[in-house]
Amino acid sequence: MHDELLTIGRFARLCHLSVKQLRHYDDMGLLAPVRVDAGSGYRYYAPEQARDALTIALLRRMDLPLAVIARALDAEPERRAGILRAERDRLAERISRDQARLAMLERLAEGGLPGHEVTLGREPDRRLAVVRTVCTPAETGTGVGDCAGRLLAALGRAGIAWEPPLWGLYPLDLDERMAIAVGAQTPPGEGLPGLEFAELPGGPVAETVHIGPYAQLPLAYHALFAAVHERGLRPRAPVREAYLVGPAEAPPEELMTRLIIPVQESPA
Amino acid sequence: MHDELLTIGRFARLCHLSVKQLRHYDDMGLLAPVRVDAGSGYRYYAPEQARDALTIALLRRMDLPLAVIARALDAEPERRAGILRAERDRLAERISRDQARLAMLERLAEGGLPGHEVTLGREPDRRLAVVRTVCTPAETGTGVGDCAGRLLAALGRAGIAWEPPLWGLYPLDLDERMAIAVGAQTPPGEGLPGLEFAELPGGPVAETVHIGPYAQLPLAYHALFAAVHERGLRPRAPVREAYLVGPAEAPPEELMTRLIIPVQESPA
DNA sequence: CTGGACTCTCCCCCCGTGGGAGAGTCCACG
DNA sequence: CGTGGACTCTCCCACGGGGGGAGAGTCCAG
Repeated sequence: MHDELLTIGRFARLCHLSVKQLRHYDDMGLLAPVRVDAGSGYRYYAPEQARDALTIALLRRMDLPLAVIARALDAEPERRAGILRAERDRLAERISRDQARLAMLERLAEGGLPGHEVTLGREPDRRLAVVRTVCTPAETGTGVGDCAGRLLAALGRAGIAWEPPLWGLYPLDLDERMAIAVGAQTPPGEGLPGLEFAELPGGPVAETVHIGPYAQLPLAYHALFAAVHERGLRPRAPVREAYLVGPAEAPPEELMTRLIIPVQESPA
Repeated sequence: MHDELLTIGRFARLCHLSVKQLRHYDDMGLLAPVRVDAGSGYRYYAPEQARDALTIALLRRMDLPLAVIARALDAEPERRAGILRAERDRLAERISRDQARLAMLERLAEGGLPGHEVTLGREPDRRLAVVRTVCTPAETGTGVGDCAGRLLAALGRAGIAWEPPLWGLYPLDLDERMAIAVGAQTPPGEGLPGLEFAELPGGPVAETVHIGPYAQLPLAYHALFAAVHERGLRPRAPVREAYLVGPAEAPPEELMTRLIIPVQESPA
């Protein structure tokens, strides 16, 4: 073999890693030097270790966590490919999240929040046929789509006409287990099998209209909640969304959504 | 005014922040409660503070650092837009970096490293007309393009023909200040004004061919360096790249680059 | 043998947040 | 007027993936 061992500094330059990194990888058991001098504690690496070190450097440059790299190095080639695929998916998801953030930031940077004029008004009592589910904030998109599908299917089966728009009902607090609902107003007096009904009491509300993709709803809610709190009003659940122009009718940029927050009766 | 103050828990639910976060923002001076009870230390927030808290929550959700959020909250609206634009650019850059990583990870996950077969051989002596620069690893792309432009312009001015391919010369260690060079082989005996020459001594080399975008060169280098170290060879600077099919001739997916690492004379 | 380059361990720092311990406070209900 | 439970306080530790530096020890070439 090629027995000449390398000091940590030489090995670090060879593998494009820092001395600190190599020591860290040793401490955590990811890449131990072949020999550690008992007296001085000096670490000595073998040239054959360069392959692993280079692999670590490569995967770190792709931002894989060290724990994942450790698993990938130990695993058989097939399992390794699976691990890499999982990481790829994780990265792809992060990119799409970042792209949504970028779009919001773009909108914020250019001209603030145009169109988010908040108005105070009154809503009438409403009675909606609803379908409910529980989901996390991240799953809201699919959760609502799912509910809407089930609602329309149930209404269709029953042969009942409904009045647009579709409504969404949301809690005030975005917990991990959010109870949400999608509903539609139906002609009065109808009893529908297998459908719940929700009574929405009328009263004073604050509202605004959001135009754009649903991923940018937080911008509109920000303006809405800020206005509510500035007027000393207290929001009350459930928050209501009316899907004036929905995903079936227009591209994401042209979606139109009315956001309504019921507030406490005027505090005199 | 609306004088009723809110405890930290209530305020946290209102603004979609955690109690821990609010305490942290207080400690760091980002958002201090309007009143802190001298005896109990209880924090009390005014409803008017909800706007700032909501803004913080919104910007945090876009991953802005708290320090940046603090500057944005204090700044005038015009400066605020500037800050947001800067963050937008930062995020956009991160996305493009992540996309490059994703492409590499994709290639790694699917079938490992096809085509990176490393061969050992010998290179002849070469004499190149070169243009040099110093750049960071991240700027390599523009640095090389810049050098190539200046090189071709100088050769064109002098009316000298050159033999494809173009060459790139790189140090072994990727420091922050990397001295790189781009060169071309010219007919022998030519003296060119304003151009440096580099003598590339021949000898044993390890080489491979990379097909694909330059962003994925690290994959090929990984295979190359791993093979070199596994054979107990020592790489020597400068590393050479021959741009067989360059960006002017083909789309990124079809770029073809020969990577050559000179190694020490056979270790017996 | 000496000086300079290298290496060792150990500790603190970054960022933003979560978790938990142990103690104190507030408020609504009985 | 208690009391229990929900709330809050401060303080410390943890994460990940290192960087920076102090102070001491080691290696090797001249």
